Amino acid sequence: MTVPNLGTGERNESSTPPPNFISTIIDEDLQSGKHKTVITRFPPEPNGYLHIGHAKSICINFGLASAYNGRCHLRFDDTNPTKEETEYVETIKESVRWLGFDWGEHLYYASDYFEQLYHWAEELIQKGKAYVDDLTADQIREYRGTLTEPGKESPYRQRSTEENLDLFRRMRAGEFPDGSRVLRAKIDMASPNMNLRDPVMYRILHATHPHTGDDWNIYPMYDYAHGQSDSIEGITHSICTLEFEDHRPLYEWFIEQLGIYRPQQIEFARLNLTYSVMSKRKLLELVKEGNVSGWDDPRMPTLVGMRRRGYTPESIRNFCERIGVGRNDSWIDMSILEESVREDLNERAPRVMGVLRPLRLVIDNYPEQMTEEFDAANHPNKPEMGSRKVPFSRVVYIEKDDFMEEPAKGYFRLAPGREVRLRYAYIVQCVGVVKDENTGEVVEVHCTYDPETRGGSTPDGRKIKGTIHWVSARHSIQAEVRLYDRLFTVPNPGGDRNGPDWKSCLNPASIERIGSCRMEPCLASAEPESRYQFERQGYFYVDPSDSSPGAPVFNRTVTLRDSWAKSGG
RNA sequence: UGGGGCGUCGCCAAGCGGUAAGGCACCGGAUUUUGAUUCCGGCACUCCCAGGUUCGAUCCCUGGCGCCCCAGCCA
Repeated sequence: MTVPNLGTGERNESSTPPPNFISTIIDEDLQSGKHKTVITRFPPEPNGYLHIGHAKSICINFGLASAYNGRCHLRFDDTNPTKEETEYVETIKESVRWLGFDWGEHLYYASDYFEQLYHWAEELIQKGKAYVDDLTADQIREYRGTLTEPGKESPYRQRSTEENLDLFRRMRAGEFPDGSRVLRAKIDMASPNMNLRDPVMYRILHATHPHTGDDWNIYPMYDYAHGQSDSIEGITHSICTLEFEDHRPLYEWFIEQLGIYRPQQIEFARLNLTYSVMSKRKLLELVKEGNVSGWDDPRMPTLVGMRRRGYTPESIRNFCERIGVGRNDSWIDMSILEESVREDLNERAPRVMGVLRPLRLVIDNYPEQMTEEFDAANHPNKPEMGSRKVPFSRVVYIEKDDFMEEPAKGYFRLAPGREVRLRYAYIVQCVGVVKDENTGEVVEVHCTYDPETRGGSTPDGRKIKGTIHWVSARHSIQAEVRLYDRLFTVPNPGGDRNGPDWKSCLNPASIERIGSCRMEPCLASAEPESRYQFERQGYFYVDPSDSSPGAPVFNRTVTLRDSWAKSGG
C-alpha cells in the first residue's frame, strides 16, 4: 500500500488487515495454484460522491491487493451517460488518493471496452443468444412476470439472426429513437432468478458520453458490462456487495457463452452506520434540498464531508479494519467511528485552550496591569511535542459550564466559595458573582488567587479536584467554532416501517455555530487543515474553506469522552 | 407463496467436531494540573428454536422461526 504524504500531516502507515472470509478464499486460491497473483478492483459509478460505505469497499479491495502484493484497479463504471458526469471522476479519484490508496497505472473506464462489448454482443446474436426486442419498457415489465409467476416470451424473441444483426447495427447507427428497442439476452423467461429472464443488454440512448462523446447511440447495461470488464482486466477476485449475488449467474452466463476468462465474484455485506444514511439517492436529496450545505458538509458521511469534519484517512482506514468484513446485514455503531478518530487524534493533535461559551472571571487580588506567561505542554504524554507560552492576566474567560451558582451533586468545578485550578496558572477561589439585573444570569465571576500555587501546583499538598481551561481576556482572540453532532436523531432513520419518514428524523441540533469563542493567541496563526484538541472539549479541524488568515474557523470533529456529561452531569 | 442470502454478548466479529478470540459499548478500580489519555479488572456454562448423528456439535443432518435482497431500457 502506498500512503502518499499529501502535506496534511498524515502519518505513513503500513498494515495488513486481519484475516476474513475473503482473504481465506484468496489463501486457498493461491495455495491451490488457481491464481498466482491477486488483482482486485474498485468500480465506482461517476454519478456522486464517495461515502464511508465506499471506503469500506476501497479498504477491502486495495487492502487485499496490497496484502498479497497484487494490484487494485480503479475503474469507473460509466455505462449510463444520462446520469454520469466528469466532475465526479476527479472528486472520486481525489478521495481514493486522500484515503491513502494508489491505483498506479491502472485507471480504467468501462467505456474503454464499449467496442469490445459491442462485438461480443454481435457474437451472442450470431449464436442465437441475444435478440432485439421491440416491446416497450412497460410491456417488458409485464412480460417479465412476478417473483412467483414465470414471465412470458416476447413475440420478437424468435427473430432471425440476420434480422437481429441488422436491427442491432441500425440501433448503433442511431436509426431508432430512444427507448424504441433493446437488445436482450435470450436466457429463460421462467427462471426463478429474475435476472435471468432475458435481461436487457443494450438500450438506445442518444446521449453524449463524457468519455466517448457522440460515438455511441446505444449503451450497455451495467449487468452486461461489468462481468466482461472484470474479465478483460484479468480481475482474480471481483468483490462486491451482497445485492449482486443474484446477478452472479448472469455474469457467469455471459462469460461462458463468450468463452472468456471468468473472475471469481465474492460478495460482502455493505456498511450501515447508525444515525446516518448511506444511499446516494438520500445523500443527493439532502444536498439538493439544502438540509446540508453540500456534499462536503461536515455532517455528511461522504469522504469529502468527513475530511472537512477533520477525520483523518488513518482513522477511516482503522475504522474499516475494526468493523471487519462479513456477510451479515449489520448496523455499525457510530461510537466505533468516533472512537477511531479519537484514538488517532489523541496521539497527534496538539492541545490548546479555547473557551466556547465565555464567562468573565475577574481575579480581584491580581494586579490590574500584570501579565504572566505560563508554560503549557502541547501534549501531556508527549514531551517531545514541546510546549508554548500562554499569557495570563487579571480578567480571564472560562467556560460557562464550569461555573454553577448552585452546584449539582458531584460537580467539582467552580461555585461560590469553591476552589478550582486554572490549568497551568493558579488555584482560584470564587468570592462573588455579578448578575444581569434583568435576567438574573451570572455574567461575571469574582475570584481571588493563591500566589503560592503558581503554575497550578499545590505546595501545601492540598487536593484540587477540578481543573478548568481559560483564556486571558486581553490576549485572547475571537474565533468561530462549529459544533457538529449526528445528522439524525434515531439510529436507523426511516428504518421503522410504521415510524416517521427518514427526513423527519433529521437532527435540528446537528450543527451549532458559535461566533464568540475566545482562544489562546497562538491560534491566530492556526493553519487551515490543522488539527487541535481543545482541552476538555474535543478535537477540532481548521476549516479550509471558511478560515482566513488570522481568523480561523474550527470544526469540531468529535468530542472528548465525557463521563461527567454521560452520568447526567 | 418463487429464487438468493443471513442468524455467535447491547453493536460489530473470530471460530470450520474437542468443550466460546478481539474491538466498540457498558460497569468497577488505580494513576492523572484535560471528569481526557493510560492502566488493571468485570462483562455469552452459551452460539435463533426444536429434534437427530456423535464419546463429544456454535460447527454435521432434519424441521421450524426470524431478518435482508431480487419484478430499472439504474448501478
